[in-house]
Amino acid sequence: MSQTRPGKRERLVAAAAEMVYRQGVAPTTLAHIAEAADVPLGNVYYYFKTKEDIVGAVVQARAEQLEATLAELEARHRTPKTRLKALVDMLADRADETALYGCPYGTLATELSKRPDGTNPLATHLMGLLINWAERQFQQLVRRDARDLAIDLVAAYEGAAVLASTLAQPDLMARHSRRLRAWIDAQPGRPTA
Amino acid sequence: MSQTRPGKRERLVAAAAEMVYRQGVAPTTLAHIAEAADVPLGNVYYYFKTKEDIVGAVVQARAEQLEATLAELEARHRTPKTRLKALVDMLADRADETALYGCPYGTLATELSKRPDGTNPLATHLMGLLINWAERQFQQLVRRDARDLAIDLVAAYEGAAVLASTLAQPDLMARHSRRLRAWIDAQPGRPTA
DNA sequence: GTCTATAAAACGATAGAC
DNA sequence: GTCTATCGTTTTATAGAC
Repeated sequence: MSQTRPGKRERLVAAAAEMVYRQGVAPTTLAHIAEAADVPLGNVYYYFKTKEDIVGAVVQARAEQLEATLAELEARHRTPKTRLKALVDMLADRADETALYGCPYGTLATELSKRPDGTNPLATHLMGLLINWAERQFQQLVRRDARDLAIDLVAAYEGAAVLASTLAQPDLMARHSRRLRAWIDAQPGRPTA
Repeated sequence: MSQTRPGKRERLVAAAAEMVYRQGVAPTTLAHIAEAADVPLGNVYYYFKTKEDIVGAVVQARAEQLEATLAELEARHRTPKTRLKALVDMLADRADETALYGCPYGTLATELSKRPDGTNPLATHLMGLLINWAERQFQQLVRRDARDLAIDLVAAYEGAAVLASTLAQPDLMARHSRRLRAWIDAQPGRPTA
């Protein structure tokens, strides 16, 4: 049996996700996706009825990837603060890519929320994953304003990503991650773990 | 003489700017722009050679509008802190639109910086206007880290705008603007004015 | 399930009359 | 300067052979 590489559907979604991240939804054509995934153009329609279906699959893939990442952070670190700092570190590790294409979730969600159709729930869901996870961490610090703190944290990261990509300055992410780490450390509240 | 409404070029740029803000660059077609500006499609090419030229004009228009706004803020308020707070208030006043379409500068700059061509300088210029203006205000507070403070301020706003539009929550802007006002007030440094 | 060929539509851009 | 008609391309999507 030959080396089994990922199925075509998976290859298509992976290629689409990467291209959507780098150039945005609209400029990404089915032909380019098919070529990058090494799948004939006509065959794409066996797996996805329309382009919008592919975009939906891309969003879902990003969401699942984010969920998996957050779950792993939660398993690997035992206190809310170390988890939150690990998240910040992880995002800062992608500084170079972020300076080129922005936050993979933020830029996608921003584009989705500009759509006329009701694709917006997808955007809300995507950012909700990140915010809700952070909120749970702050709740474990017994903070009553956990939701607001979570939103502050995610907003700070998204803002840094916007500026890093707009100004093409990767180091901006490093400076902001230090700031966020210090902010997390300075948070009052006793861990319940 | 009949009521003179704005020239066709101005109408085209204004219509393009609005549509680009609401749906993004790529999905905005020349036909839609022409229709919204009440100009026949073929006539568009008398004023702009290519679609990219229109996008360039849109960015320039946004930049000029922002420069005018900042200049007015500077004229109307006499201390750096009141100017910065007036900026924050101004941005917060657009909360409803921001929750629908994001920051007019941030979303445009984000889209531009994803382009393959070197359209990126336009994005840098646009965000640079805001950052440089804020930096000058912090410099007047005799802060040596004026640049970093300016970036922090703008990043906080952009992050809030991303979340407000993604989650479709206008009130998120109000909360963040209060936070930013308090942060500005708490800044040390004596005004030189 | 797979792939080629092609239809159908949308879009950027131009020609040329007025 | 203005506008209609239309070209040429790109892109989404389908038909139909294998």
